[in-house]
Amino acid sequence: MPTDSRLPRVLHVLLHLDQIGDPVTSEQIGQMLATNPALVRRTMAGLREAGFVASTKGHGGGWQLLKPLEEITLADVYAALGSPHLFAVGQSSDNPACLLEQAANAATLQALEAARDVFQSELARMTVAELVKPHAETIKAFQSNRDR
Amino acid sequence: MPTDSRLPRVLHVLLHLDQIGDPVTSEQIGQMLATNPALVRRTMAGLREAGFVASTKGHGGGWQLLKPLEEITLADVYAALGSPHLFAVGQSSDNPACLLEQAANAATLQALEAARDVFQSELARMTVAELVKPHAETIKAFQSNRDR
DNA sequence: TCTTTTGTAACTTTAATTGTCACGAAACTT
DNA sequence: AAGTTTCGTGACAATTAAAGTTACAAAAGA
Repeated sequence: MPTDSRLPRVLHVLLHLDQIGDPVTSEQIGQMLATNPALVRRTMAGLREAGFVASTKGHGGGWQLLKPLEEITLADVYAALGSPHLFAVGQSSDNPACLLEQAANAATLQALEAARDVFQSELARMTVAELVKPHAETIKAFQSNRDR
Repeated sequence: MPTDSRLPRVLHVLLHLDQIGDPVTSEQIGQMLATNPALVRRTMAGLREAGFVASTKGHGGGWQLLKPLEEITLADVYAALGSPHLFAVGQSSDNPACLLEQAANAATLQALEAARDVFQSELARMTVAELVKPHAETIKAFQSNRDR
């Protein structure tokens, strides 16, 4: 299956929405993400349900930020996407009869759960607003260059 | 794609090989894993290259442990499988031009790398021999029941 | 020589996301 | 009121890597 790229994609979109302010159409977002409007709507639906963005129809409509990026953690975004399945690796089978297989599964699961916990807590440590901080200088340089 | 279950599967097999001692054919292992011999051979190939097991052809042949399970960590097994791709989640695209997309990708990657590091270190903390310890009583009870 | 067993190549199946198309519904414009 | 824009959603094909399957050559024991 194609790799699930919804998390970085919607983060990217949220940053643009914040920068633009005005409503942005799914068509425009589709160009940012190099994909088509229908996929954008599907992917953004969770963010709307979570109350992070609003979508309006008709002329001048599109997607808009409802909540400041300072108040949204990456974990919130991941949850809004429905907490997509994180791992390509999993157990051999559920409820195996063989005790040795149970032990092998349990050990695998333990490592996966530890990894998932760290993934989630890493996401929780950062708001979407903070996301650009490590890149702030590069972005500022680019913008002053552009505005010149 | 079907979930990658090679790690728990080969752990399961190593435990059986240790318990049995004699060579076990791919056919027999296939029955343990509810799959077919060709897949067993493909999956076990990495363990052979790593020197953990040996495979012998002809009558009485099959797969045998070469190294004590006390000397093989789960991380060693994972590496012997070729360190399969761990995540179903990934970045939006490699080398995006957009700086905001770069920032979104970097934040995602940071969380994924932290998770991968924990996964690997969890695997490194345990040998295959230790794997059964949490289940030792259940297994002992089953065996004495069986031998009675 | 015959049988067992591995090694490997080639191909199909599987699963979940991405990508695409279509069309109804809502909201703005004139 | 009519027309245009835009979202919402359903349906289906494309993608990708592992699992599953088949076939056969090669090695080794009987």
